[in-house]
Amino acid sequence: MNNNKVRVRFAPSPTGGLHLGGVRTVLYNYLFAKRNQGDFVLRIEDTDQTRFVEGAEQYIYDCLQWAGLEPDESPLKPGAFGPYRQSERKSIYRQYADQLVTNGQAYIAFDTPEELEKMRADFKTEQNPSPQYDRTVRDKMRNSLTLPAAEVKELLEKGTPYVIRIKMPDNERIGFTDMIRGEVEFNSSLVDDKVLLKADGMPTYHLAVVVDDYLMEISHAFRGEEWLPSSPVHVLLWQYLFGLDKMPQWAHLPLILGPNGKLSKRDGAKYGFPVFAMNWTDPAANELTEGFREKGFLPEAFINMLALLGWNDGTEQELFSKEELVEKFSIDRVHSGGAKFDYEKAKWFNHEWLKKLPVSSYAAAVKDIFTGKDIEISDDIYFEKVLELIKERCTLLTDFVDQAAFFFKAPENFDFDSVRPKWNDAKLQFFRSVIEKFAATEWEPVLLENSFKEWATAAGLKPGEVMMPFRIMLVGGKFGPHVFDIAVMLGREETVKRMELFLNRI
RNA sequence: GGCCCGUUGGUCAAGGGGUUAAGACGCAUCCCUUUCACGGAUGAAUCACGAGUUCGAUUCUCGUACGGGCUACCA
Repeated sequence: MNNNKVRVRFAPSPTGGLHLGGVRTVLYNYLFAKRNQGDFVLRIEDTDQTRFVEGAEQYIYDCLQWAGLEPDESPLKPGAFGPYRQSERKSIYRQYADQLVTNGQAYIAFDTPEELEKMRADFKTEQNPSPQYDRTVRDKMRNSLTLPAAEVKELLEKGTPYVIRIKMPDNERIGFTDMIRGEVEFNSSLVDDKVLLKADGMPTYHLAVVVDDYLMEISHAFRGEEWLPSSPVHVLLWQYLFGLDKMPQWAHLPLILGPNGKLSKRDGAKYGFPVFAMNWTDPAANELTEGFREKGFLPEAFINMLALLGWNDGTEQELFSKEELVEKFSIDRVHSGGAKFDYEKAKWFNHEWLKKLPVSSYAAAVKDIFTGKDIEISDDIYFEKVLELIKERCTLLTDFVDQAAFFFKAPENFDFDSVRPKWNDAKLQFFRSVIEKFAATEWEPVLLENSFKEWATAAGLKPGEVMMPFRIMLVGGKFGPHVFDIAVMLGREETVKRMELFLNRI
């Protein structure tokens, strides 16, 4: 067993989209692994057939690929520790469950779902609204602890469905050191006898995570804070099965909160921001949850934003590339408190990355968006020049459409309302003369601007009075880069064409 | 209800006995620009509360409150 190599794992269950908290867990796993020249292992938890969603596994993989967080080992790229789907490892888990039963650390329980329900109803009181299957009730149930050995044997031979439950010891202190929270301790009496192996022979998370982490030689495990309460079960399992000295180091990450408590996919629809990495359509409900990618986020910004939601390097730096994050990430600077997701700040990150990255790195993605809006891009060189010119005024990739559509087709509507109040014959004559003069003017922004202003002054107009109309002729509205830059980009012919179109319609 | 985790401006957060309590997002005002942005400047706004320890607590301790998680043959 290689005890020196860092191996971390992320284990999603293919039950739907991949939300912010999930991606951040992947990210921290990834950063920690790479920081320590280790492996990032992706395992799939597909043992719950009732919740498994077709296509979700591929979706998870696509999200990670988009975000640039591809695992070193996964069902799609197996390493030496496969298989990586729990359903394909089914036969492995049973022997460990049996071993626990043999050693008296777990037991067989025959209780039907109805009997469990009845138990919960019977024991329910105001003080204890949700009774657990624990040491106080297990000797009242139908299991190998209460039934005579002969009857247990008979039931098993008859093929009676059963589960294997861990037998939590009485009143023991069970603790471990969390990389983020320090010492965490629980009283074993307060933890219930969790099911380890289900009636269908599949393991629950509790058994699978311990067995897989051992067999896959995982050295460090990052997971959400919601796992903290069941950690004593896992510690015990490690103690019983493989020895505490082999147990990975754990870090329980804080949750990502929405505007009202924990972040849910409903928040996305409610507040108008994405919560999943990529678009996800629930096949059952046929319900679309929007993703960051489709909303127009760059993967660089997405990763950066997520990394800073619960971690910082202690300096004032906020913009980190993935490589810098790998270099600087440290688990001891991860917060223990939950962080509320702020969409405005997320957009700011995207804006910064849009400015920072060369347009060539995202031109293809923007081109797809244009194509989707029925604007054909034929000249890629021209397209990238346009993007370069307007990238500072865009926040999301989708903003490029509104900001740049006029570079590719003449405005359908002119903002006449902004021009007409001060429009007069002198201006009309001025622009007609400009069209003529343009024919003999060198087509370069500075010269164009100087000439234009001179002509205005000569015509008895203030340059400022005619700049706005000129802009609206070319753009259609009051926005965009410097108007002479636009004119040069459009070319002499197109510029004149748009001026004439405007003058004919005002 | 029980158990566990958490709490510095609206949000992300630095700071870990003495500070004018950083910085960023957002917001406001101004400058730049006769567009919109970018950029620059300025401003409003914070240590949940109560005890204790101390010459001195945002910082340490204990309570309280609040928020969150778990309490499934789900992960």
